[in-house]
Amino acid sequence: MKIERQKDKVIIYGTEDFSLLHTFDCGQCFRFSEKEDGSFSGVAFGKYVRLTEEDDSVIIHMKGEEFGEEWEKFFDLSRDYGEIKKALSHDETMRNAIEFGGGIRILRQEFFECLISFIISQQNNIPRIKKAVEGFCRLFGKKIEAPGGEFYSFPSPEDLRGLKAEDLESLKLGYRAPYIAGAVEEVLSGRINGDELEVLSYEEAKKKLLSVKGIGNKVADCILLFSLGKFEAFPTDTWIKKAMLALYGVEEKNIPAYKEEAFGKYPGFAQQYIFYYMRETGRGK
DNA sequence: CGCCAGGGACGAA
DNA sequence: TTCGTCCATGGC
Repeated sequence: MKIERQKDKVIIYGTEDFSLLHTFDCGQCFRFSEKEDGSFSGVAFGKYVRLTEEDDSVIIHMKGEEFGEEWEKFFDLSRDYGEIKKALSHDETMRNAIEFGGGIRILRQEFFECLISFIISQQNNIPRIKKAVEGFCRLFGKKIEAPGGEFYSFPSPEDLRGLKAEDLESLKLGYRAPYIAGAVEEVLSGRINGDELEVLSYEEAKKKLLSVKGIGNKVADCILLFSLGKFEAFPTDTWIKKAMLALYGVEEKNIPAYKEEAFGKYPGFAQQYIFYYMRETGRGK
């Protein structure tokens, strides 16, 4: 995978393991979406970005000099997904899922955004989650200059200092509102810190996340997988529960043992392939 | 009306 | 530890 930084764009060549649709549509992030012309756009690191695809390349429309390390990490560009897919392709179901969504890359998202977004995600559906996250940014984030539409940054913890559940009323978050207010406080106090969690083991980091009210097993795994690079995580939501039963005959209580045995070092990647395959094709519903 | 959505807190057994 | 029950909101 070769990265070419030009003045006004960055070209990534050799993208047989990178599809914008798969990556942005697989439910891991909520702030990027497809436009009518087939391009994708969204916000990360406080910056608006638009992306397009050509035959064997992805084009990121930003100044080459601005495409720093955080963006390379964001798209996980240094990882060999071909190797991961090969290692996982030992059963028919996984081969089908990879055939379907093999362009997924697990985005390394900003910790705080991921934390808040996945608290919002609980017992909710993806279109509504996206709407709520957008509304949250519109309320508390900073406006970003961007062609064709209004975009807002995801607010920083400091932007939210003193936030109360009542301040979120217009977002209709229901019982999640106090969880969010509490989580913001935990981050501001320093008790929950992404940099610190990142260097802990999966188990230790998860334990810490579970101590936050409003973060349970599933949300913790999403944060661990999508922002902390803990690929042992296998977020188990209602879709995955259904899929594991229908496709593998594995019951919920046996999923933790099974994911290790079947998916080895790559449970998180396997989970994304299965989740996307299940949601988009309805296989085994 | 009931059921579901990328669930979790809480109390009871 | 595991198991009900309740929790807001909106789409279908």
